[in-house]
Amino acid sequence: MPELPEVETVRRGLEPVLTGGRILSARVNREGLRWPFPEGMADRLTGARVDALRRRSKYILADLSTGETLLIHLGMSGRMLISGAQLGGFHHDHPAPAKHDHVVLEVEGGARVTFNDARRFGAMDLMPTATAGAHPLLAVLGPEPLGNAFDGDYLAARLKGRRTPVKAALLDQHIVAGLGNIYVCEVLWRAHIAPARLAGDLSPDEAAGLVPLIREVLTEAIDAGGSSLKDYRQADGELGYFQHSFRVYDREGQNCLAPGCTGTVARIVQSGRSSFFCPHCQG
DNA sequence: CGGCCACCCTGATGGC
DNA sequence: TGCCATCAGGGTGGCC
Repeated sequence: MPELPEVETVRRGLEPVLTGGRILSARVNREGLRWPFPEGMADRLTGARVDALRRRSKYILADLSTGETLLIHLGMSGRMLISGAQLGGFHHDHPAPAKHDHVVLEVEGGARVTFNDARRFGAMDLMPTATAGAHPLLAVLGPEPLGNAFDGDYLAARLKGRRTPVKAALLDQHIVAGLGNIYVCEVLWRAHIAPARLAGDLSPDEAAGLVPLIREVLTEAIDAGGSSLKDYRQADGELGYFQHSFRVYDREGQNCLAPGCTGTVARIVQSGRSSFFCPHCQG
């Protein structure tokens, strides 16, 4: 489920518990998720100190004192739970083991981090920190949407000539890394661009104009996630699934929220994914 | 290469 | 508290 803002919120929530702390033990309850876990993962994690927690696109990267980096991907249904620690002003007792608790880390200081993933589209891997960027999942990624390398000229150049719907192009992690179905819908709604328009048919200004809207949508969502970390909603110790109000996503049949627009939100399916948009104001 | 589609898996939801 | 169909926010592999 999580897109970039949710993953960033999980990363920020893990930071006070993990960064600088040592992993006392790792329990691995199955051989893998989407792919097999790396050989001897539990042993390679045990005793390691977490020196830094980073994020690249929708991946969390934990740099370890052993010289390895742990890559964590939440997939569609992956969740991170913290227990045995203070979070959002509450102390969270350890819960009973739950279905789909696949990896459990006991951290120095009494905290426990549990990776739960019902659909098992998530992943974990270990690689040398020095060459982490060369990991097959990371090497192919486009620029971070909030980074300096992502600007109007870049996006206009990448969309130029593409005979694919702009919706699919923005979901393409090679072009820009971290957007998912929800935030692409939100961005195109703010841009007044119909999701079915071909990427290559956008004017250079339209393409470049997507960049500040992408930054705006993601930044607002990250801020909402940051607020939720201090919130009672974190009382269950689960990170990243904060309340966020979408303007068009999942609002099929409801009034368009654009000022002065009298349209009704519609849903179409593109590449097997739902696209929500207003046929009236998204031309 | 570019662009679709099925597929990996389980759970939530809504109609009957 | 039944049964079935549908759908879900991600990403890969195969096919044309």
